[in-house]
Amino acid sequence: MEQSRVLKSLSAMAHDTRLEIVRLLVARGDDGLAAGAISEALGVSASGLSFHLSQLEQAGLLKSRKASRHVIYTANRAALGGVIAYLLNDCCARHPDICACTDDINAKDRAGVYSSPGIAKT
Amino acid sequence: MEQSRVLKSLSAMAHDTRLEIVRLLVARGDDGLAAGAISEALGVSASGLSFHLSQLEQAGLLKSRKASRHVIYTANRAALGGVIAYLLNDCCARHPDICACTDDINAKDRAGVYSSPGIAKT
DNA sequence: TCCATATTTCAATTATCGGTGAAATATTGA
DNA sequence: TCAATATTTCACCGATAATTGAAATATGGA
Repeated sequence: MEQSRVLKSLSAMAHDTRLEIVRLLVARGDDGLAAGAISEALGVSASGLSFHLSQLEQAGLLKSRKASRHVIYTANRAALGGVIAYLLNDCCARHPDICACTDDINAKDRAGVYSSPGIAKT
Repeated sequence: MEQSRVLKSLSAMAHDTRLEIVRLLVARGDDGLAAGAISEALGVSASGLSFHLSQLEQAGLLKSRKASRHVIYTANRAALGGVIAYLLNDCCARHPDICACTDDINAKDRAGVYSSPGIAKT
């Protein structure tokens, strides 16, 4: 992934509401969630949410599809993985002390806010 | 790592010059680099660089130490690793298709701009 | 001490971002 | 078609971020 795209993705994720959107949609898997449901889940106005969704979609982190009168958003996991891989490989020069990726070193901080229906939890 | 700190870090990294600073300093390892040398390497003004360095330092991504009349900046690899771990574990809910961390999947895109004196390349 | 070097701070300007509410654009069902 | 629902677009405004150049601070060497 080229740096300009990584920068767009980092800018998109560097916002409270938008990072929550990503968290929520990753948890939902390919089922995704309609804009209205996201709006309700996160307590943000429809127009405000639309702005943030478009930022994330323009960065390539989300995909959307229409289903009847709803617009279903899903996380683009490949893009998210690309950003993380960039940070690990390109930015961090593969320093082993940075790459703590297989160990769940943040488990103690995690609250587990979102449920993940249809997605197996290890 | 708590989300507010992750957000600060993402904001700090979501800028062309600042991401370059991080890349450069990670490559330099614990030797780090003086502000003037960074300024010259990246072609940014001293005052502009100072602004960006302070953003990164406030986010916890850099450390600095004084050495004679120089100020040496180094990357805080633990903080960087914390951000990556957050994205992998908390944000991405450990979806295995996101976690491509051990494979160097971006190798083909990487230019290898910076040298890493004193740091073994695997 | 005096000067050159290294870095930061400050003030001013411009650009971009984020929030709000009204209006516009679909889409469905009665 | 009409009304209700779902979402986006738009214009506006205030807040924050980035850039620039000048001035201030600190350090080391002649």
